[in-house]
Amino acid sequence: MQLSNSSQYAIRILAYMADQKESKLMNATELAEALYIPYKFLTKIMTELVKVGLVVSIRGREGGYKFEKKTSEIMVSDILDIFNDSIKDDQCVLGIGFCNGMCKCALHDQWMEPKYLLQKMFRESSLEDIAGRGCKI
Amino acid sequence: MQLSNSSQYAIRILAYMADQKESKLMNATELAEALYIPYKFLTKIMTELVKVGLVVSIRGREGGYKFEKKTSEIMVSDILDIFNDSIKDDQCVLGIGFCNGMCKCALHDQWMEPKYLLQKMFRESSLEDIAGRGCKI
DNA sequence: TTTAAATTCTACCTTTAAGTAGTAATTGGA
DNA sequence: TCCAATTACTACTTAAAGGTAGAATTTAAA
Repeated sequence: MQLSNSSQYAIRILAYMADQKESKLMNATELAEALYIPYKFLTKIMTELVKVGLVVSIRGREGGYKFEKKTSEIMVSDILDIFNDSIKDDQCVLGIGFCNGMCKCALHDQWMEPKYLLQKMFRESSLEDIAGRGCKI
Repeated sequence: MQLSNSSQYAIRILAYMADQKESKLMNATELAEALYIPYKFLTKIMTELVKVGLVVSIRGREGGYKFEKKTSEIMVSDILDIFNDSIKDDQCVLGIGFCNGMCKCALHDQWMEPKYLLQKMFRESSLEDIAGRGCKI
């Protein structure tokens, strides 16, 4: 049970960018080298982040990426949404359609609290909150 | 972020078996029909459960599957272990190797509590605990 | 104006999860 | 003994995730 590579990479990329000087334009080559993410895969992910409006790209020489919004306004859950990796309110832990009080699976009751805390972590952690925390990038 | 199909299926199968009369031998056909799991995929999963010693199989006519241990002694985490789906103590939520207090990722602090509750749910829920709960099987 | 550095696009390849097919082996009952 | 019902084994196919290649496009600097 873990996040997809795309989600993990995207969070790491954006947390790293958030930890740099605000004005600085970051390009794909330095991001890939700093974070040990395959260059081509990284550019694919960056294009997604641009499409969805989290970052803007400047093309051409001296180009790169920078945030479109303030890092305090980008939540980890916004990133997970892009890759269909976030946890829905009625997501059944056993994969039997949708789960709620009326129509529940065998693990439903036990799942409620961990699910809530996962959602809370994803929804309440902004890039500002997590940037620069931790020694691993 | 969710469990693999194999894990979800295996939990549902075993919870369903645990909800039957103890003596009853269950065969693959009835399990597949009751749980809407593809027959061939189910038999593949059952063979894993037999190999790992959670259930025993009786081959031949009138054969089927039954538990090898008491349902109170089989934890959900035992099932997840088979499919490499359980959450390790030092599992990094961002996938950067191993994570602990000394060497942590940007989300490490926020991850601690949900991780603990997920592990607790999986490790402390036995088949006996979850059998017959919920209206969905 | 040319060039080099950058992103973007399209298409492909590789690996893993998910699922299927067919046959062999086993075994109780008629 | 034979048959039908059962699990087990081997191999294959399909779908999705993960990753790669190459060319097109854009743009600032020389």
